[in-house]
Amino acid sequence: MITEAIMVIDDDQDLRETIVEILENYDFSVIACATAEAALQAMKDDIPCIVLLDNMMPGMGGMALIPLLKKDYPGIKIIMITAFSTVDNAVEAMKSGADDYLAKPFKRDELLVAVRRALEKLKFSQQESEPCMDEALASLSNQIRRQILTILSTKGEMRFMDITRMLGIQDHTKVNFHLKNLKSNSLITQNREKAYRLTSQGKKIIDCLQLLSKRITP
Amino acid sequence: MITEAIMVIDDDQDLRETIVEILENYDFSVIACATAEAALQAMKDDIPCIVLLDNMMPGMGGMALIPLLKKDYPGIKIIMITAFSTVDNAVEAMKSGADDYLAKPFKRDELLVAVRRALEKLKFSQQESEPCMDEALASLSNQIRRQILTILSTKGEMRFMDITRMLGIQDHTKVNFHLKNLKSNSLITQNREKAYRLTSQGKKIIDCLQLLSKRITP
DNA sequence: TTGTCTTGTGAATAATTCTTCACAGCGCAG
DNA sequence: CTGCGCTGTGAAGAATTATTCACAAGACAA
Repeated sequence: MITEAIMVIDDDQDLRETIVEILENYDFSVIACATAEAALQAMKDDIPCIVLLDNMMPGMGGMALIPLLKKDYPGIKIIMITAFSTVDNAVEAMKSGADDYLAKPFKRDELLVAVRRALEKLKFSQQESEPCMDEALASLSNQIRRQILTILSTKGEMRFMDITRMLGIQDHTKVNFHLKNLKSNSLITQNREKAYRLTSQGKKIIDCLQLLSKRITP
Repeated sequence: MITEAIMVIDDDQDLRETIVEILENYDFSVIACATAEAALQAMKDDIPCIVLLDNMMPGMGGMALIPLLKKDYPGIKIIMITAFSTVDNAVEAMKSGADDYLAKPFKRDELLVAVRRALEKLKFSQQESEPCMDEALASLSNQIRRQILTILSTKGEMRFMDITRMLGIQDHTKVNFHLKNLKSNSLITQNREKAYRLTSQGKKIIDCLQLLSKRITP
């Protein structure tokens, strides 16, 4: 389950607890883990949105954890905590997917700035969580499919070959390919007699499309 | 210049004039030509939306004219007029791009039905004449580009590497590819200091996109 | 001057999308 | 029963789009 929690992964108990305390004082929900292994285990239940991650840890280090996290939880923003003497490691962590880093020792404000920056990035990454939008917009980028939606919007219902003929396309299998796309994206459906019609989602889409067309047509 | 005229191409003067008379009685604007060659010449000035075309004509016949018309004027709807004994030619004409056919001798109503059918198809083909829409929707089908539009909508202006970092993308050339697409489709522009911002068109697009997102998100 | 960062460029490569092909099964009319 | 039209299927091939790579030029600081 994806949560809004911030996960702190650091074997240094003092530092870990300090970070937890600061973040909780600012009303962030915090999960604390002493090892990378414990963190991976905890993520099976609750997936944080931000991970604060120390580089030097026994067992699996922070550097090794980053690719695992990015692979399994691509939405997580990762802030690497690094000692001043290992800044080159921080650069390398950035290259392998960390989103930001904090050099020890850091001030409370630096921590809060980094967290807020990560939250800001998360805000724009929310677009990634809209499979409906992705599919709808991918469907709409094709002209034949837009024409089909328009036809069905006007006519209400229509059968396969009628649509094909109205589109003026000779190769019916081409139309079938596009109808299948629209159907699998739930923009159109068929009744018992196989006539195609718009779904309610399809209707919303074509409405917005026509509104958009009016707005941007010179 | 694209017009709303119907062009009649037939070497048979009686038939040609009959068709012209019928169509003009129904308030259609008609251009009459006796040969394919004359028709091609006339189209340099006024491009009709529908062509009624006889198959058997001296010089270039109807069958040879179809591919030329479809290539140079893809939006034109072509109705092939064919004698009853050459229906197989009509089928072949359909295969090479004619949109409909009329078998001689035809009644006035048959002619009108065919013309209205072609006008109906034209109505749905109007979508083909919206390059702005095509490009905008193609741009929107890509997630990175949508994220860029959202970022600029919120922030107003932003420079290249700031956008790249906010997107959390390491490879700046990838972002450059997408920025170029948005720029060439006039959704974004740059000021003198190279900061990117939305065009007015881009603003309209992102508004509609957010409206659409609200409507179809479950 | 060198090194680094910013902001690109164009081409090769990879991935995705679209079109075409060859076929299939069903229903209906002759 | 055969032939034709309708409505598909899946895979191969073609086209388009996206990503990566190698590089470039300019600006700025040390």
